[in-house]
Amino acid sequence: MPELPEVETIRRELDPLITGKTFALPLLHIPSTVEYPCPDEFSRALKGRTIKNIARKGKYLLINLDRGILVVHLRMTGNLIYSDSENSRQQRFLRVTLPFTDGTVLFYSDMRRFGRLWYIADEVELNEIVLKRVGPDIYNELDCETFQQLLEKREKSRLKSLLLDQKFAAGMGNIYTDECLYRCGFHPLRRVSSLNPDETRQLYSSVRAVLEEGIKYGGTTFRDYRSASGALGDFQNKLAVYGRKGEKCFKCGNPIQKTIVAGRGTYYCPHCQANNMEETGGQ
DNA sequence: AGCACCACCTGTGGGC
DNA sequence: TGCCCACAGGTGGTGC
Repeated sequence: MPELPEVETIRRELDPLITGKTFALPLLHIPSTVEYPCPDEFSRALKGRTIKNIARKGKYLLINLDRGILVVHLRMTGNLIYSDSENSRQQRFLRVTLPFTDGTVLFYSDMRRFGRLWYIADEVELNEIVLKRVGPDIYNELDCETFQQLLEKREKSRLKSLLLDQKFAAGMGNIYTDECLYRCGFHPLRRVSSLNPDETRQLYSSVRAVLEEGIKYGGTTFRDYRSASGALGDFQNKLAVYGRKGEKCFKCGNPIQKTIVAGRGTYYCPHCQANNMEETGGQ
């Protein structure tokens, strides 16, 4: 589910709500939600820890504590909901309850159970255990020049695969990638090697623009996503291609097409994103 | 390096 | 109406 704008929306809402609070003993309704360390150790370590602030890297939420870091990845259908009551009755698919000592609580719900929690000791463990295969945050840690340098190492990649690759840069997911490529008018199958310097700058600014707008509208709620207060996102009403198969392109009026690229459903306008088609073939 | 495919899970919507 | 299948916002592993 959540891509960078959704996780950032949760981070911004959650930070003022829970900074300074202290965790009581967690309830692991589905213990396998905890990736590291083992469930018992996780609960023991978290109890009594006080929240300093909340950061984010790519789609990972990093809850910095007075000792250690609580890491959350929501994968497809995870939700992190803050409530000032311990009543969990309206929480569907509740996997972990994280109560605070003041009676308020953070609920982790997740229909498909793909999401994971970690408790790790420090920055070193963070990078060795959790963020092993995660590149720089595409929104906060990449200027245009560095972006262009990284592209040089990925000449053979197709644009869609590249943007989805969290090791290249972290944060883009399926929705925002399709929206980004539509904005700059590049075909999802186009290869990095076919871009001239001006086009790589266009790609970079489209990435920034689409993420910024996603954040501005509080993320995209296709089905499951909710912010930390349970609110729906708004960006689903701004999408130009994602989920619009057969509907008219806002620029040219031709029908939006759906295909599979990098194993993911991919929406694009065959007219507006038809550039350099000769570069999309071959290996 | 890059890609195709499977696995992990559960629910929903469309087609028949 | 009801059943079955494809598909869903993500990532990790394997094997070519």
